[in-house]
Amino acid sequence: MDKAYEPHSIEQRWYAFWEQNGHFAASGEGAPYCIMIPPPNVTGSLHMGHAFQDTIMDALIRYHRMQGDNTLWQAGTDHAGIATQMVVERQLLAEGKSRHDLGREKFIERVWEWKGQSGGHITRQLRRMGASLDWSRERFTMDEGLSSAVREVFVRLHEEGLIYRGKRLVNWDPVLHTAVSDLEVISEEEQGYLWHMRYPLSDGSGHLVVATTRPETMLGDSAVAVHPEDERYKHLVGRTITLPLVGREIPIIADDYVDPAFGTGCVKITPAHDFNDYQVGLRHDLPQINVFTIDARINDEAPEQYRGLDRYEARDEIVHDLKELELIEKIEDHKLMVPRGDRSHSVIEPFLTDQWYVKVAPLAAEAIKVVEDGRIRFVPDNWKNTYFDWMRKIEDWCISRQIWWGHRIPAWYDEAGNVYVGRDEAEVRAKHNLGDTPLTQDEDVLDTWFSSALWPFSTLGWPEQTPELKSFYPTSVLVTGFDIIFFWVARMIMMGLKFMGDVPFREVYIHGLVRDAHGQKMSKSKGNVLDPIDLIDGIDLESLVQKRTTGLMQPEMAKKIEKATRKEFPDGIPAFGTDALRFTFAALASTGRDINFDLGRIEGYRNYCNKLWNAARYVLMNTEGMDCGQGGGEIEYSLADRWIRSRLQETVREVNESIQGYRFDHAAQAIYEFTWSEYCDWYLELSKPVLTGDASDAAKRGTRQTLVQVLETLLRLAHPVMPFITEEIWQRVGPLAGAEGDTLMRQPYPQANAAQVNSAAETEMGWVMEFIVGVRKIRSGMNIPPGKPLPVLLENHRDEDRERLARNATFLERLARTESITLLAEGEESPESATALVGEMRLLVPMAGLIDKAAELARLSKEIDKLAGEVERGRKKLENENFTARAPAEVVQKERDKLAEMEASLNSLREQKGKIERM
RNA sequence: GGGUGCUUAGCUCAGCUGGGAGAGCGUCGCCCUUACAAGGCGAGGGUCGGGGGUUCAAGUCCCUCAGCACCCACCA
Repeated sequence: MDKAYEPHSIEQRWYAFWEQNGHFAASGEGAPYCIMIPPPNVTGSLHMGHAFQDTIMDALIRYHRMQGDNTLWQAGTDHAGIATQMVVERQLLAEGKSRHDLGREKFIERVWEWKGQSGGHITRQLRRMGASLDWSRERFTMDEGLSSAVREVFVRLHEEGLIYRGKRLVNWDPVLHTAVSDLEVISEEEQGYLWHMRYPLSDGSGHLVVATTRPETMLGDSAVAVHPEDERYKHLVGRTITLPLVGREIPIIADDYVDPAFGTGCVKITPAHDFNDYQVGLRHDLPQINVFTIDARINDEAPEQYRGLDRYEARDEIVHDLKELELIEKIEDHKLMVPRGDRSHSVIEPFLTDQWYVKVAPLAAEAIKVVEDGRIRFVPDNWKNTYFDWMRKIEDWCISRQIWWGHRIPAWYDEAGNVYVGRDEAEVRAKHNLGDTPLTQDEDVLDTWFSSALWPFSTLGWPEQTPELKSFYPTSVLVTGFDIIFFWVARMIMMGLKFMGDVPFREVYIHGLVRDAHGQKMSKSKGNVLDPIDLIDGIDLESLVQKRTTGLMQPEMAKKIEKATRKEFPDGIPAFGTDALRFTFAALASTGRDINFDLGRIEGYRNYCNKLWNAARYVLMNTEGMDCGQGGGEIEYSLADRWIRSRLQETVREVNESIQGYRFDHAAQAIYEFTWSEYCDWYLELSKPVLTGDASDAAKRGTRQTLVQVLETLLRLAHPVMPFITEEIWQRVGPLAGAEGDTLMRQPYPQANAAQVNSAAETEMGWVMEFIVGVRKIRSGMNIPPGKPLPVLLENHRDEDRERLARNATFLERLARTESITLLAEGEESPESATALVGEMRLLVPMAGLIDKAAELARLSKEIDKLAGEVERGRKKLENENFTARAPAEVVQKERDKLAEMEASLNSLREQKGKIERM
């Protein structure tokens, strides 16, 4: 093995090996365990959120696979309608063309081309992450099978009346020229104005003042509303005003919707351009007057002078014209929520169009029930409240999009405009006896999330009743971010229940967002994005700056971003390797919280990989080609052997428990702690005196066997989190430990074995450690070089201490670097010494020539003060009768034991201090 | 306007059903001891956001205030 850990040289080799040997496929044996990958955009690339999420899923999948479950991680990608179409349109724009120049068919061809060209990118990146997805089953939301599932669901829902077409007010994106769902609209507070406009009464007897944030919509006003109880206006209800600039006579109506306290208490009602007004309009049977084109320009319904103007130009004109007519009473500053499209970021316009809808209420009712009764469990649990809140007030889902890339709606129209829904045109003709009547298919496509909602069963072959569907549905757990609970999770639950009659997954693990080191959201515009692949492979500063400053929406930010980047990464980013990255994600993955990704953390875990690597080198150095007890032969285990085996069991138990509870941070912590602080810091050191000393063959065999077996178990234990380094090492360590098979990823996952827990060994080892640490502290406190052997005297020892000393002398001599260890008889004079306690035994290092008396006194005083404080606290507690009477007996007893122990130590230290002072 | 989460060492965070404040990184000191300087050994550092309550006992439970973050919502 190389002296230093080089992730680059091992990772891709092992991935290829696993994939080529079919190790990612479900075994077909054992209890089914299945995770559906949230399909990434087919033409996208991997970001930190993916990397985090995929690490968690892969850890779960590898864990269950090793547990012997029939494990499937379903691979696939999403066509991402609007997002992908936008990318291709941007490419066309660069060629000076629009999609309309190409026409629908050519444009779609072009998107498929782009998919073919870039579609493998993200799946290659997933491979770099070590994700053990079953690629042989990879699906795409627009492949033939999934498309037919989409049509099937559409037709069946339509037959049941759960899909309908209707003219309604929708969220319209005037840049993308498509409707979007409520969820795709992001409202942000922006500074605006409140215009107070005078609307003259038709009879010339005066005017009303209406307040609005959108004066241009007045062209479509069809009423003015006041509150029915509003004394100021009650008498005007039923009369009319004449709409300025337009001349239309419109009624004054009374409606509860109006808040008399806001503005003037009079509201202009524009049913075709405002969601509230739309409802008011329905209640009062008002005309819906649409004054916009699909570009949000003024259409021909409006007076001639405004036609063709953009909505904001029209606003200026109208305000100007009203001012001329002295119809603007005042203009106030006003903060308002502006709705913007999440993709185009353009201001969304409520717009009257024909669209397709899913009637969700009946589906939602079932979907609420399964979470209420625990058939689906959210982790962490509190996310179910978010889910309920949304589901209980859910509105119908607008599923049609006026774009080209996606599943075309399976509906056809005859020349009279009648609509027929069916799986294909032939079916429609046959079913409705249409003969040769010319039919045209609906131009719209479905919302991308419509096909995503079917993902848990469509990927398994539905509507065919496949064996996969039978084995793996319902799937085990869904791992996803909170941001798509509504978009995706809720809809999968509804569709799964509807078409499979069962939940799509039993648990939903919701993870947090990956932020930068300072808790800022990563975004291109902030220039703080980290690319997981750069963390794996490393990137030099110039390339990183280049990457962060090209393609910015606001190029003026480039300077600032460059400066910040140069400051934060003066040497670029070193290559940390996939395992370190994965370990970092696992270690940061505490209960659903956002995680701040700190380079210090990944560096620490890269160091951990190196530590493991070197530990393995040491083990191999001392075991390869040697007798590790594989062939039988007498075996004797040292205290250290028994101790590390015992500690390993505790670690195994903890890791299993943690993974089962989705506490990857605890699992990572336990693995890290065991490897570094126990196996490396203590056990490997303790193995040295056995292996290099004059221990018996049986003892050497015992230690070699323990070195190898514990390491092999540790590799299996850590494999789900760090698959590459563990596989690389296991290939050499596995055989020494008697393991069979060509890969670690198919080995059994360690299970805790209570029989190997050895509390006697742990206690005695505790004594040994106390002894060694005691000497080290004296050494460090007195500035004695680590290499200098020290004489040690022991005072106030009991039988047990003497026995332990005899059994473990070689360990103590080596690790404490003693020159000699001498037992002092009771009452025997001891020289001036520095002291440490091992239980009640005093460990003395004579000062002669070594130790500064003042320093030792200071050291003792400090320790005495600390201990005295604790003793005082313990005493007070025990003197409190309320405590002794009311606290559980065991707690009180524990407190008493503790106090006694501390008092003994305190006395011992004081005695020693006195002795030194007297000398 | 509703709702959720967070506030613990200089930084990033653990701390499960209430019973002796922890880790990593950073800092300081001593060491190139033949697995590892991406390392070893040791040290320092916190009135657990403020206030109140329950309890023998509160970082942990309850109330309240403050700050931060996010989600939802039709006040023109």
